[in-house]
Amino acid sequence: MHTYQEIKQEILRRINDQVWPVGFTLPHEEKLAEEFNVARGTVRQALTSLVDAGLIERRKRAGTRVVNRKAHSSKLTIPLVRHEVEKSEKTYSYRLISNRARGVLCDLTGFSATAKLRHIICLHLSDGEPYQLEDRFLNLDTIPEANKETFSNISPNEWLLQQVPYSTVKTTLRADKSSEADRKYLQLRKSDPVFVIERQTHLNGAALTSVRMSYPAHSFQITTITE
Amino acid sequence: MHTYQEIKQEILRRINDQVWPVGFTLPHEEKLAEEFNVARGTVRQALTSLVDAGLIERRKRAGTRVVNRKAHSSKLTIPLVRHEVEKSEKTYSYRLISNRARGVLCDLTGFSATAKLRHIICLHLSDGEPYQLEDRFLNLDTIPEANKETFSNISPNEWLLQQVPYSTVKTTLRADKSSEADRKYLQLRKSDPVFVIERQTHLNGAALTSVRMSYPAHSFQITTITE
DNA sequence: TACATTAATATGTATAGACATATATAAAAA
DNA sequence: TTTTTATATATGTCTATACATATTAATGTA
Repeated sequence: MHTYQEIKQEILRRINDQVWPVGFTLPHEEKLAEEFNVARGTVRQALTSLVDAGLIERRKRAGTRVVNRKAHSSKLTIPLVRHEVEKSEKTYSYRLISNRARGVLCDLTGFSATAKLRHIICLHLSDGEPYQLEDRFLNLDTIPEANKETFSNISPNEWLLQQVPYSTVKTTLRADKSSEADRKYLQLRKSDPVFVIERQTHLNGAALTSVRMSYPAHSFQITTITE
Repeated sequence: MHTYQEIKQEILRRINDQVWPVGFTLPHEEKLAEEFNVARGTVRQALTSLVDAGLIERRKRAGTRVVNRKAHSSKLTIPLVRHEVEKSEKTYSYRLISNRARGVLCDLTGFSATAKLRHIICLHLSDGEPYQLEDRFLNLDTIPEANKETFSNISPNEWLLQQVPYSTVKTTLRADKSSEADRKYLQLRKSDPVFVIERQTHLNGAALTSVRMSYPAHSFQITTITE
């Protein structure tokens, strides 16, 4: 037993083999350091990464306990549409449908009542087939540069990631019946459902953008693997 | 400037305000330690947590650079159905629909060809309304205890979380048209779509269980917030 | 010129010790 | 008894130092 990685693996093994069952309080750091014959800091490095993984929890004076994993959690990554398409060796293309200035329509977007907006609808295609419909509002108060961009060659999604930093993101995943626009641009029948990702992005409390991205259900899914 | 938390916040600010734009190589640890007047270890603690957050990346000799966030990523947590229901102050109930021994049906479940399985279908309800349909296979080679459990009072989902440790989880999220079983048990019309979560769980390489959980699209969504 | 070798450098890992902080438990006071 | 106060303890943070390791950049060689 030497490196913190090996110590981490050994602790993981003991949890998985239920040598240390759920609720069990582990020996404290000094004790573990002694057992593995390393410094306290090395044990801490192993334990800290197990906290991040959600396998144990620690409280001062109370010690370290094996957690009852009441929920599965994993890292969800939603890649840029273009990369998604190119990864499956298809040809990506993009089409702007509309780009209009707007006042605030309603309260659903999370913008203030006075905000000036730009409303953009566009389509992402894979080998010429409709792949994702993007319906986006941009807050011109926080992103005035957006007024100079036509978005005829670059999608607002990609433009934003290049130009605008963000601090917080709220993402919602849903299944839904297809809207009229979905059916028109994604070439769906009324019975075809869509997978919808909605996202609201802020920078230091100020709303930047709100977007609804819809995919034909039959050609889209999200997979995550947690180890 | 003192604690690693404060240092982390300051670095975050510089990235958000584009003082350190995407692609920028940060001063190295010693330099930062000098600037903030702390030890190198303290700077490292701040930087390490920013790596975990996906904002910077580091390579030996090459240094630390601000990452171009090509994708949004966030922590996705799928809670236990019962907790989900109880959180919205509804009454949770559970109904077993079927529980049968089975050989392997087909290759879609990720089990070996020789595995002996138990196939369980059950329904989770919220205030008496169908909420989630659970369709699960349990591998009796790895979870023999499952044969002794009737699952008439506890759902396999909850039983597993209590009894069986796991090491890797593969989760897939999809939108789908409702199947015949979905419509029957979730009381849906043919036009109503479902949100589907599929999950395969392993322990040290051995398959434990494979499950399809379907929700009426109109009453389910997943939201994550990343800061 | 192209390729292999070597050196320099920033991050990664480990050690040892000091002090801070939260909190469970025991002791004292009401 | 209940409540308050004190104390012990395990984790959390910080410092300072040494050496390991990956990788870029410089150097030497065919």
